[in-house]
Amino acid sequence: MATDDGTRATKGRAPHRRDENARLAVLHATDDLLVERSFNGLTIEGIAARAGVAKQTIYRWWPSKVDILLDTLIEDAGRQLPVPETASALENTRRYLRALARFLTKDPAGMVLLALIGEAQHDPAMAKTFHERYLDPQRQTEREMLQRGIDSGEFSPALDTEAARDALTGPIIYRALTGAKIPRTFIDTLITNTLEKHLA
Amino acid sequence: MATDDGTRATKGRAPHRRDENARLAVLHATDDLLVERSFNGLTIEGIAARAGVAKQTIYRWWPSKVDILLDTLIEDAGRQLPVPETASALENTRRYLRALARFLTKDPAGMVLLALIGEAQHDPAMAKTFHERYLDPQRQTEREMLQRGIDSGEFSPALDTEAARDALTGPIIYRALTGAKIPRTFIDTLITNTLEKHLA
Amino acid sequence: MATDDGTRATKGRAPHRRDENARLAVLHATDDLLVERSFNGLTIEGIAARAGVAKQTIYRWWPSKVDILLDTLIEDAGRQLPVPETASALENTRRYLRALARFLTKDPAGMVLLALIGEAQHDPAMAKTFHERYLDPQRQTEREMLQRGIDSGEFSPALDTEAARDALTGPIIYRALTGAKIPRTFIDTLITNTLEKHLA
Amino acid sequence: MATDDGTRATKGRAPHRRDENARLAVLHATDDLLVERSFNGLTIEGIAARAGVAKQTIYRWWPSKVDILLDTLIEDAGRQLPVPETASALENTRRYLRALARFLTKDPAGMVLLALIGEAQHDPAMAKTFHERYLDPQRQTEREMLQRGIDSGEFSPALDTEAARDALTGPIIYRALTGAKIPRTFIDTLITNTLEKHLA
DNA sequence: CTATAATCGAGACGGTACGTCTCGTCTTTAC
DNA sequence: GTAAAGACGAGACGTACCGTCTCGATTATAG
Repeated sequence: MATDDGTRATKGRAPHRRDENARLAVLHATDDLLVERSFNGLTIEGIAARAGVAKQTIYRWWPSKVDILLDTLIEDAGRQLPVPETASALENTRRYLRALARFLTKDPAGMVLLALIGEAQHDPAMAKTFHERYLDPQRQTEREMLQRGIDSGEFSPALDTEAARDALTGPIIYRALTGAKIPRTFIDTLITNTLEKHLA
Repeated sequence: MATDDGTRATKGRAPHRRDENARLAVLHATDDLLVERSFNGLTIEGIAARAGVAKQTIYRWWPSKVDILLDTLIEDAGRQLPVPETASALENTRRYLRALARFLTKDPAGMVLLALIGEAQHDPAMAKTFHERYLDPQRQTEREMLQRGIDSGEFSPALDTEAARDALTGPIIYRALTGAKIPRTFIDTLITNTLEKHLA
Repeated sequence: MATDDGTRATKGRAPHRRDENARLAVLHATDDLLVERSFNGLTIEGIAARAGVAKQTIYRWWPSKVDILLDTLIEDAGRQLPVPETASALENTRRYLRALARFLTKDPAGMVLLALIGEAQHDPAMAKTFHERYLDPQRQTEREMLQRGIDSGEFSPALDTEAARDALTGPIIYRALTGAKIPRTFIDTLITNTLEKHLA
Repeated sequence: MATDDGTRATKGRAPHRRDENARLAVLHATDDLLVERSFNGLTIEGIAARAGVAKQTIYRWWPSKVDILLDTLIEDAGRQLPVPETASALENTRRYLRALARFLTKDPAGMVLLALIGEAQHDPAMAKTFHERYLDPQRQTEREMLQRGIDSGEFSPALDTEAARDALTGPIIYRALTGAKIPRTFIDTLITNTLEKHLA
């Protein structure tokens, strides 16, 4: 509300260019339909109808339905999945993994992430975009989270952050992909096994 | 019961004569096309054309392309991914995880598994079948591998086989899903971290 | 009745070759289905199912569904549509045309004839067979009916039997084809207009 | 109303823009293919391919191939088969019947009419549409042609126009349906027999 | 009194066309 | 120059029948 964030929020009516209302209607319709009908039931025509928007308006701004989902994911993940920086590295990691588990199993945006991981298996070109726009930056963020622990002396420099990141997030994401529960103790055990020997 | 030769099945009365050549042609064509064109480029019409088979012949025996892939996966995974039983439980596990990594990154059938995990994110009904026909039995097999270590006294009874299985396979599968390398040291570290404290 | 007509009539049980029960079951099933579902709804598979007969058994004896219909038509038309020979040529003609109108509008076999006339418009090869096996002999029979009137002196030798035949049967068949009623007076007027000036 | 240029149609409000080129391409392709391959060899896929049009474009505007043929028939019959009004009623009738015979035996659109009469025998629902859209109006037009002769005093009021129409057109159409020749003398005889006694 | 040969029910098979769905492009009209 | 509307070419979907082809099993004659 306060300082008007870049896009200008179309107060009253759009000035002349891209219709912000249409953009939001598309993103919300996509989210809703993904939850209701799953990825395979999600079609551009369905999104257009639900959003009350012409198909061409979607194609003007997004190359495919995957790109719409990527946009919602990046917006939502940035908001729902920040890396905590307030406590110790160990505790930050624990909090982050718990948030990740919650995000994947409870948040509709988590379903978007799972769907995109799925689609990456089906389309190599899409996989490339997905890596560039989401997976690689996300991985980098997570490695930095661990790296900060090394830098502060909390973790041993011998810790392989790349390997540790996958040892920690891999089981959580795999459980989400297979619809399995992810209890706190499961996360705690992962952290203990992966990080305890590197604690100073 | 007694002399039961190879084919079995047709005891007493012919099950009305499915063409084994057609069945194999479809499975092989599907495998080939998945590698060549990816899951999204895989069509029933394409499979039929490549296999030299009528579309209806496919629909007669498989409800969808996913079911064809499941059949090839189950056949190939059974062959390529046996649980070793010759060495210690620890060593068997190591060998199994290495075979899994190789299967996922090198074997065409590993690509089938990744594609099916992907599709399970897009279609809940398919996910159910996939769990029943592949994931659940596979998970059970893997848990039994660890359980035999407990039974023989090699692992502590405190080992949670369900959690350990996911801590071991989760990172490997996640790396395969994201196209990352899976070096031996990565696997060895997983095993060490997950199992060492439960070694007798 | 008397001297056993060639086929031998399968008393008790077929002697060795063609199964007369199957033949009749096919003919009856075809007739029934034509009435129930119309020509376009008539399929070899449907006939086989209704007759309780294998598809191959039909193909063994008839090249197509049209040939089955031709068989039933020839059998039924011969029975239902004899040329009367008992009265004067004029009266015989009147009776024949009335029987023709009744056959076409009331008898299921009349529907077979209309269907075959229809199919002849759709398939030139079929039209040829149809002419050879039904239309030409039938036309010949009808011309002979008129010719007998000339021979006996009842009609003038100037009567063009070919043209008269079509002037008489054409309107009746056309009305049947268009589902129109064919009252007696319509037939009587046709006869009067076509034949009266050639009456001796 | 005033300056109305060639295309007209879109007055006031666009009827939402059907592609006239596509429409004509379909009608012509259908005509051509009917002549080349007969009704049974005519397929929607074949028409689409020949017309260079997507199958869906055909289905958007026509429910079936029969409806395409009806459209071509109505357009062509209106053009090729006008009721002459310049001479006496008797002469107009003669000219009309000659044009009808020529239309049925020489004009490709005549083949369309024969095919549709044929198809009406195979499909009751189609027969209904065919009557409503072509046969009934056509019959009405032909009766009016005769009625004008009565009105002008050329024909006796006792003339049954319905019966006379069928007595005249029935034999011509029947001959066309059976592939027979239709010489002028045949038509002249029909006219003489049917109408002479009603001439004033 | 076998065997041989043809028929029969059953139904899988390679095909073709069906009518539907959704894609991504395009064109028109209105604001 | 963006937007709603929607026709268009393209092509895969899953279904219905086509006509051909085994596969046992049945059964009357011919050896």
